[in-house]
Amino acid sequence: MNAACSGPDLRIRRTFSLENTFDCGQCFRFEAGADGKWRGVAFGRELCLYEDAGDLVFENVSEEEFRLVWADYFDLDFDYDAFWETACGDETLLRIVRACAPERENALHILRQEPFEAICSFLISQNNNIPRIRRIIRAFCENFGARIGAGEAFAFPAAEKVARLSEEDLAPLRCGYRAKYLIDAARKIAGGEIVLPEIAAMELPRAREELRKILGVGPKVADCALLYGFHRMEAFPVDVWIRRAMARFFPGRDPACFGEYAGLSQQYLFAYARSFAFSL
DNA sequence: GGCCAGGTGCGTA
DNA sequence: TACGCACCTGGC
Repeated sequence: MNAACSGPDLRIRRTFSLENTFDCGQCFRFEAGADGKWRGVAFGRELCLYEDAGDLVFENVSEEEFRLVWADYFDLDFDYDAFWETACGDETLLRIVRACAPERENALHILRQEPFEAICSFLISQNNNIPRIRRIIRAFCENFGARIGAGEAFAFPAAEKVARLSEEDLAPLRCGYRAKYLIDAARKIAGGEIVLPEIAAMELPRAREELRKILGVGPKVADCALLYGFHRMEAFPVDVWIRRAMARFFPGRDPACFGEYAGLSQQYLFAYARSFAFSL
């Protein structure tokens, strides 16, 4: 992807780490180039950004675009310091967080992604590996998403568009049995059977139940969608890595022990578990 | 060739 | 309710 990296840049003080945020498995559409800059697409907009000493530089982004789109996407208004205080109450959790983020400006942020994109991304993620998940999502966008400007970047496909497709139409994605899951999700959302804004306002158990009406959405995908697509910090997706890490570092303890920041704790735990996979 | 990869649906007891 | 197993595909 060649983001148009010209024009005015926007610079803010860095309060989180791009690598920790993009590489902890919550997002599949941003990648770092050889130049160390991260490029990707969200909300139908292409973005190129990078860390520069203590700053974060958004290339070719106006203050208005930053305020309307990116400040929200990168969750800049959430009180991450409060999580830090909570983590300090648990020696093991604090050790895990510090291994990933020794200083607060290396914090991992939970992105506020579009709900439909989050649902589809984690439907695709099941029984799959990250390079292939990225490849399938890229093909999904290139085949059925709107082209952004005159470039080579594509928005995530709209549910209304996907709802009109058949499993055969999705064959180029090579996503196997997951194709029918994507179509089922799109049809239930576009048809009004599942109303995303209502899910955002529901109690967590009810929201989970609602998402699980979609074929292929089980406990793991439902919690991923809630955490990454609805910013429900108390959601706690349990996959094989987390299961292993919980058994090893928090034996006999329940995800509920992480309280209102369970999802954020899970992200650090995931990052830690993967970087120390050899010892699990 | 068989197994695995950030799970889930379905059939069986 | 609680298992076991198949599932598309690609990489090793």
